[in-house]
Amino acid sequence: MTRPSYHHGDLANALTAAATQLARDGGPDAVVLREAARKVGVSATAAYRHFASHGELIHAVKHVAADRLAERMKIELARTQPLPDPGPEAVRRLRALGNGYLRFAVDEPGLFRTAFCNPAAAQVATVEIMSVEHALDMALVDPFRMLMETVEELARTGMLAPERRPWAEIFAWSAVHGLAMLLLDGPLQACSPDEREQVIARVLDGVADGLVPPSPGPRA
Amino acid sequence: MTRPSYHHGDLANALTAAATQLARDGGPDAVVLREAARKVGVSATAAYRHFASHGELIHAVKHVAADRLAERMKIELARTQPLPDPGPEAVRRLRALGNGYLRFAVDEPGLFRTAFCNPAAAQVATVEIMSVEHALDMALVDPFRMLMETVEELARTGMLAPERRPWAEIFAWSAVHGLAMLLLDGPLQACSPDEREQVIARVLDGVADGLVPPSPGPRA
DNA sequence: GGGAGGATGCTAACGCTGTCAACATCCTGC
DNA sequence: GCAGGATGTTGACAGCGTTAGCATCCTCCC
Repeated sequence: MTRPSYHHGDLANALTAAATQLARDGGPDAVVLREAARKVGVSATAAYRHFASHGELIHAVKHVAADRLAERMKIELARTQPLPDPGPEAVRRLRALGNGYLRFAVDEPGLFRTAFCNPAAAQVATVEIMSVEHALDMALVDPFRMLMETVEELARTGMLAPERRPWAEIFAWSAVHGLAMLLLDGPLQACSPDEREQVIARVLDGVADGLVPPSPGPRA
Repeated sequence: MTRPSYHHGDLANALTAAATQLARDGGPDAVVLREAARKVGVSATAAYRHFASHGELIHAVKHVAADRLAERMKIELARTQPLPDPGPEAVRRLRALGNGYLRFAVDEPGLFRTAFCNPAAAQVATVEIMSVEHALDMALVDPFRMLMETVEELARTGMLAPERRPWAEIFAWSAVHGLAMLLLDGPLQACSPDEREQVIARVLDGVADGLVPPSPGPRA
């Protein structure tokens, strides 16, 4: 990676890309500024012309990771046929989003972990009280919006009863995110692929049942 | 913290305690071996007589954190009155466990994060395929056992239908653990205490509904 | 066209970390 | 009472994030 001129021309992006690769391979802790600079063929301090700190570099990677997560969710959304009835269609979409989320976590554990890491935990001294919307860190705004819209649709079609509406997105997100964590860093690390499929299906069932009361009789 | 004799006498425990305090204040990343040694009043390398590596020190803290989590869950279990009927009693217990789990996460974020961190992510080169039981890392075995027993009880009393039994613990754990993560590192960081109570209650409701189909009619 | 000056890169250095090797001290069992 | 293992110390190394000061290049304005 030798560059012809003294100036790189696109260092910020190149560093972000290199750092993203590091995150892919080893999660957020593997994102080391000097290594990224080395990969790009530039001195470590050159990075400081484009990122104020190590934390900012990680934050850039976090953005990339969150975008890829959103892409994966979109792909899963399009992978199965829409249903004619809006109610079941909303349920299908919710499942698809959860599926995409979990597939991304399993396929790209390093990026997934980075998307949810807390860069500069003690750096930003005084965390201002802000709305949940703003606290979303912007990076994860796309995946969250997709979830919001689907839950909203679920409520609009009547599948999600009004008394269950409050915090319904958070419940769904919690279950799916928690499973991802347990699969990646927790007690489910050593699951066989087969077991993984089962537990993913079970949790998505549980989410659906927690939002849409199951009809009487045995489930499909 | 001056000690009378050349030998400390209980360095391993002292280091673990100091490291635990660091974890309390700043999470797993704040557990730095040299700082723990400094606090105890001992040279950094003395730690290596008791811990093979930084990772092992963190692992010790992880154990402590997991134990405190289990304690908190037990406390919450005893905080409300048992119900006469075994079915509702099992449901009460499940809720209490989730509540304790989440309170601990909120009250001791540093320890909670440490309990679920992945020390020496790349250290243990070849992760042998092992049972879920063994993958549990032992540290978290107590909280998991409590959950298992309660879900088992739920099944025994018939509250949890047989077709919903498989992976039911994991579903419950996922939802609660995911919420903890979202509250600590995720988009719910900036929740007001009031909102936090609401969302905790909602997720516990969702877990219950995902396991025990709600009876028809409006919920309490 | 040719400087002025900002943008971008470099080297050197600081303090911090985990870790190792070699040495010092203490305690315990024969 | 002493040999040897257990435990603690000093010194050093490489790697990290970060800063200061210097070098190079590009752009824009006269």
